[in-house]
Amino acid sequence: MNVQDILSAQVNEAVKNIFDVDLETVEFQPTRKDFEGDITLVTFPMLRQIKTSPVKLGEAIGQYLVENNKDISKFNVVQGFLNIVLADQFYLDFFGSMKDNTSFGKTPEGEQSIMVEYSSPNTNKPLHLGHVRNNLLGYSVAEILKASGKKVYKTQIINDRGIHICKSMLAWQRFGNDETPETSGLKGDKLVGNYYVKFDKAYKEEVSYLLAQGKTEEEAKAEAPILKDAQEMLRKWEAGDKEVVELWKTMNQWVYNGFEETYQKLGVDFDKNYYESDTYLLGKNVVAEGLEKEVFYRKDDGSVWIDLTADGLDEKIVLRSDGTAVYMTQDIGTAIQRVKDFHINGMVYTVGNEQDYHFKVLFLILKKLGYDWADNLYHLSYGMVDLPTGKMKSREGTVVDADDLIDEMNATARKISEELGKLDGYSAAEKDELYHIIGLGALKYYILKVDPRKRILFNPEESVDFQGNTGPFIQYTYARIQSILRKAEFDYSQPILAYNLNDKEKELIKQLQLYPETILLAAENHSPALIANYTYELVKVFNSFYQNVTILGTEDETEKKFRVQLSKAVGDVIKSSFELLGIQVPERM
RNA sequence: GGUCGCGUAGCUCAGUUGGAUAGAGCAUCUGCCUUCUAAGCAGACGGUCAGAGGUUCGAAUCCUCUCGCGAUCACCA
Repeated sequence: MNVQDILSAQVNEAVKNIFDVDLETVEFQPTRKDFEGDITLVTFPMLRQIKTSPVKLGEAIGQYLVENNKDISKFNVVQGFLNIVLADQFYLDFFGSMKDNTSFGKTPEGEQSIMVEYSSPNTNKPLHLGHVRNNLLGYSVAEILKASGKKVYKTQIINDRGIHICKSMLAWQRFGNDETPETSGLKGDKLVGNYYVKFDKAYKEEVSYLLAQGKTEEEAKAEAPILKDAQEMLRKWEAGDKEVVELWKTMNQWVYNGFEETYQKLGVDFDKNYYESDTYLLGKNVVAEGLEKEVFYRKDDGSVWIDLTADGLDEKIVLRSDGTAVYMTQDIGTAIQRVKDFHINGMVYTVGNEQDYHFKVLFLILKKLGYDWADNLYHLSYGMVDLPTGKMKSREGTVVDADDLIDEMNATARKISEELGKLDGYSAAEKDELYHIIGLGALKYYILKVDPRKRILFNPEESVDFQGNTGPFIQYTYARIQSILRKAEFDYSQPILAYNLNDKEKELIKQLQLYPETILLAAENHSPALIANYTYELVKVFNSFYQNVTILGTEDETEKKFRVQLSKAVGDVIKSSFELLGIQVPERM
């Protein structure tokens, strides 16, 4: 039971005793900085039930609380706000209970299990900044859900089939001269991506040739021979043509190797990969079931639809007239398959907001089909990452490549670190590792601190900041704390039972208290941004403490021990919260 | 056109049960390295919370309308 619940009960009691009224609501909020107090009772809403002035009511309740609760040392009333001051002992007790708790803030794993899907790339081109946002969000939300007591499985569905990969394959056959990642020294995904661009170039040339021949644009685009060949290749693939399937396997493997390298650099991972080549036929039997249950209906041409106009949506196709599956069919089938595979009660889909409509429809269909877990599906919908020049487009080469971006961040971290020159005694390898931690920390924090729903405008010219509300700022604070702990060569483990807290210390403990509820809130909202902002607040308060209060230099032994303990606890929470964001923290920087 | 999302300081963003004088960082300007790491601290400057109505003791927050930006409404995925 937290303070608020206890106080709430006591306020009810007070009002019952003094005014003989049963309160409907008791509202608290943190006390504003300009007033003395820790927690504030808002008395306005009570005035509906109690006919008196807000000030008199506040005074009466305050008086009662001070007399009946040992944790409350004093109070003051400003207008309708009863500011309550909690005793130092209350904070010391809390601090004593959390300081050595290595899983402070986290909820033990319970019954609920959930699958988080993220990344889900196509295999015809390398990962770019948009995927980076997706990966960071998905990974972090998975970690946050774990910390809130869920069993979590991370997955990606790899879009390994379709016309797009055939385009790369065809271009490689035509123009590749048997180039491989080994012979070219190129990362596999980059190599395959190059051929996707080459296909597009050749295709455009053919289209303009056909246009010059007098074809309409529509005709030219549909009739370009190279496109026809790619479509033919897809047909062969679907028919299981040996040669095509071999090439497909080879080139996809190059891409997977390349992706794996990028994932490793990014520090994300998956418990299970689903491949579209395995799942694209799933869902057709569900369509048959849905037809029986009359959730779906068949049109004259044989195509199958669902009518969602009563739900404010449109009619949506779930099976083509030729009996083949569409995107929706596949997603229905895959969802059901995953529940079978992992016995999960819910799923989170990390997919851009351009697919809001698709997921709204998908979830609704699954609900109409009668799956009880359909209520626990969540589309983690995030805004696009745009460049100052507009949208990123792979085919036009206006993308920020994930690998390049990571390298640039590392280089910036290196440059700043070298200028500051604080790393005496570190080997070259240790330094490189540190630059990666800092560079990636800057990038991850930059992306995760903003509300997922918002679009991000990324300007490659202006590099990501390393000062202020940034990853490195928080990492730096962590490193400072570790430096103090290294220097504190005495036993500071004994709990401090009595101590007079100063303002900075008290503020720090208050901020530590917020960590558990912040995790729960972040999990509920699927928002790493809440964790990022919480950590930033904590770090700001600590830096103010650090700069204004002597820690190791103080004479008083109790004071010294307490301050070291407090610093350590803050460091532990920084590390813990940054783990939820997938960001590492350095011992020095 | 229908639907969904967004609009807060010059820029990037917080502001989640409606609460007190709307907060940070960057940028600009002042101070602070002889004491635990200055990627820091202390401070100044900066606001029509897109606009207009409404609900309420009280609205950046809830409702309605308007404007702006984006997405989406494919037998593509």
